[in-house]
Order: sequence, then C-alpha cells, then structure tokens
Amino acid sequence: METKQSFSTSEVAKYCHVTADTIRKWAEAGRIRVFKTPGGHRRIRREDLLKFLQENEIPIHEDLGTSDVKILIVDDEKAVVSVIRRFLERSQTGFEIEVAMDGFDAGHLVATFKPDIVFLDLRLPGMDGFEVTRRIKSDPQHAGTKIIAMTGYYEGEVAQRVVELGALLCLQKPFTPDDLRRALAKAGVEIH
Amino acid sequence: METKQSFSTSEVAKYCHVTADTIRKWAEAGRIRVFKTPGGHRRIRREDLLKFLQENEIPIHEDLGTSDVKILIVDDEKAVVSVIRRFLERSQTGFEIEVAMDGFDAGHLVATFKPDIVFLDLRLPGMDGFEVTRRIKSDPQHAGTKIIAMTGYYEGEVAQRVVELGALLCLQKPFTPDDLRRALAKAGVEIH
DNA sequence: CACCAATGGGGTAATTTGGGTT
DNA sequence: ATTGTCCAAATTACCCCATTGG
Repeated sequence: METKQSFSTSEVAKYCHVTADTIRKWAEAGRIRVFKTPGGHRRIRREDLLKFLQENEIPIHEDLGTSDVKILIVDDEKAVVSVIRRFLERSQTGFEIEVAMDGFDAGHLVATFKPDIVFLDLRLPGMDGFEVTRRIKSDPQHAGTKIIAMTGYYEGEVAQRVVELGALLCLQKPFTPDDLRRALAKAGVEIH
Repeated sequence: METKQSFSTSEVAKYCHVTADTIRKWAEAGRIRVFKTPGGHRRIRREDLLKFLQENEIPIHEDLGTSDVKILIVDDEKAVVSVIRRFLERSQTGFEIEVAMDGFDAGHLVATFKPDIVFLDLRLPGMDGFEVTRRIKSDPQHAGTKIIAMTGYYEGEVAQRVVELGALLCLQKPFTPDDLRRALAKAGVEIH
C-alpha cells in the first residue's frame, strides 16, 4: 500500500493531539499550510504536516514515516565506513544507514534517502566536500540536515572553513568511538 | 513512455486527494469536465484535470507537470555545455535544461529533476560514467531515461561497453549539430 | 473466451464546515 | 490567547454488485 499523500483535519488533529476544530483555526490563521477540495474540505499534504510538526516540536507518530534516525556515510574508504557503521549498529538507537562511495551516489542519496545526518569525507575524489556542504545547507529541502565533515589531514583552517559553510564540525581521521559519540551528540543523537 | 492523455476517476481521485466516488459526484454536478467511454466509464483529459486543479488551487503533483522534454547535461567543460544548450534552445521544441558539473550534482539532479534525456560525459573526474549509466538504467525509477554518452577519445570498445550498459549511443567529441540531431532523434526527439 | 481488477449506480453512513459560544 | 464544544447543512466516504476494460 502506498503511503498517504494528504490528510483531513481530523487526521491531522490526532497527530497534533488537538481537536479538528483547532486545526481549522490554525489553518485560518495560516499557521499550517492547507488547500481545499472544491467542496471546501481542507486537506493537508504529508510534507506540510511533517514540517509543521517539526517546527512545533510535536513528536511524530511512527506511521508518518520512520522515526529512525537516517544516516548517510559518504566515504570511499571501506575501513572508515565499517568503523562508523559498526559503531552505529552496536548502539541501542534505531538507525537507518546508507553509504555513498562517490559523488553521484552522494547526490542521489541526499535527494532520495533524505538523511538526518551526513558523515562527509571532504577528500572524495572528484567531489568538492566544501561545495557539497554549501549546496546541502543552502537547499531549503535539506537545511536541517546535520553534516559531520571528515578529513584525513586535520588543519584548523579546513575545519573552520567547512563549519562556516554549515557543517556541524570536522572530524580528524582516525577518530575514536568517543569522537563519534561526541559528534553524534552535537547532532542531537545521544548514545550511551 | 508517452505521457498520459486521460485519466480514470480513481486516478484523478488521487491527484485531488478524495475518493473516486467524489470525482463521480463532481462530474455529475458538472464541476469537472469528463467524457465517457461507450461502456459508461468516465475519462478526464489531462488538460481538463490541470485546469480543474489550477482553478481550485489544488497542488499539482509533479508527474502531471511539464510535458516539456527535460534534458540534463553532465559535463564539466563549459564549451561543451554551451554547444548543446545553444543547439537545444535554438530549436522549436520546448526543453527544460539543467546542467551538472560534477558527480554530486549529477546524482542530485537525476533524482530531483528526473530528466528524460541525459547527456553524460564519461570522463568526468571522480565519476565513473559506466557505473553511473548502469545505476541509472537499473533503477526502475529511471529505467526509461535515455542516456547519450559522450567521450573525448573515441574507442569502439568504450562505445560498445557503455551501450551494453544501457546508453542509447556514444558521441565522440567534438560533435556537429547533425550528430546532436541524430542522437536526439534516436532518443525520440525530432528537431527540424 | 475467460479472467480480474477497476468502474458505475444508488443508497447510506461518517466527516467536515462555518459560525457562534464557553 | 488558545483550545474545546455545539449544531444544521453540505460534502465526502463507504458498501454492494452488476458491468466494463484491458
């Protein structure tokens, strides 16, 4: 079965933990985006609902989409990918993990997988990590995406530059599990 | 695949975010223009559906959008991009054109722009054109995408290999307007 | 010719709206 | 200031099953 594309006021009401009338008021006040059927019934697109829930920090019910944290690892070194993947899989939290080994994959997965967090190797051949960071963060669709940059040879300047472009921080390889834990904590994911 | 010219009530229902029964009522009330098959089944022309959606300010799903041919040019040589773009823009046909200068862009635009035709430079640094061809053609979502490969140094073997992976053909640079015309014809776009 | 998912017709149930009020 | 409640009218959804489309 295909996922619902839109919802009525009462459906939205359940997700927002209020009554349908309140959703009506919110719609009239322009607080949540809606459109109407020719008969005047309101419909809220899934996309707009998710945005509304996020903005208002209302917990998202699981049947509105995965509550798992989606993580994209962009690196062509299998060893690095393994380290991160194993660290994530060992933890309690539910993660969805995807890996991109080149620029094409990275671009494709950012668009389709819509990760919450991206581990981004800045030295992937043929892909400018700084430019990719800038593009992701300047795209409204992905502005909320947390980028954890990674680089082999740490230079303060590099870290500073990529952070200025919107990355959360810059990890120097090789990193320890504790480094990962701290980075994820900064991205809003606590692992114990 | 050619774009659909007409839709059944249940298809229209999805685009309008209501059930098929409601479409039936709307049709009976003359709110949306329909015609019937000899057997009595309703059909709505694409044109009438778009008009209806616009009049009622119902967001139009992307696969109802442009009937323009969407073309993605993947190349980091501005001269090549210019040549193709100018050739396309000079023609009568309605084209939407996007350009990707690296692998990330290419992957992102394949996913979001959903081009009908891709001009793909096989020698883009850091991006394996063969692999990209294989990925695009093996993804059900983009299986219908026509790929026109491009390479600087023509070798029969390269052309054959990329065609085996699903490319329509392989253009050798530099190419003439006639080469472009022939390639587009093979992709189903006639230019006079 | 036979199949089966999709559609139509007609009747009924459930939901939604809008406005006014608590 | 925000949210919950009430009501009649309108709108939309559901159900059954003979018919149609591919």
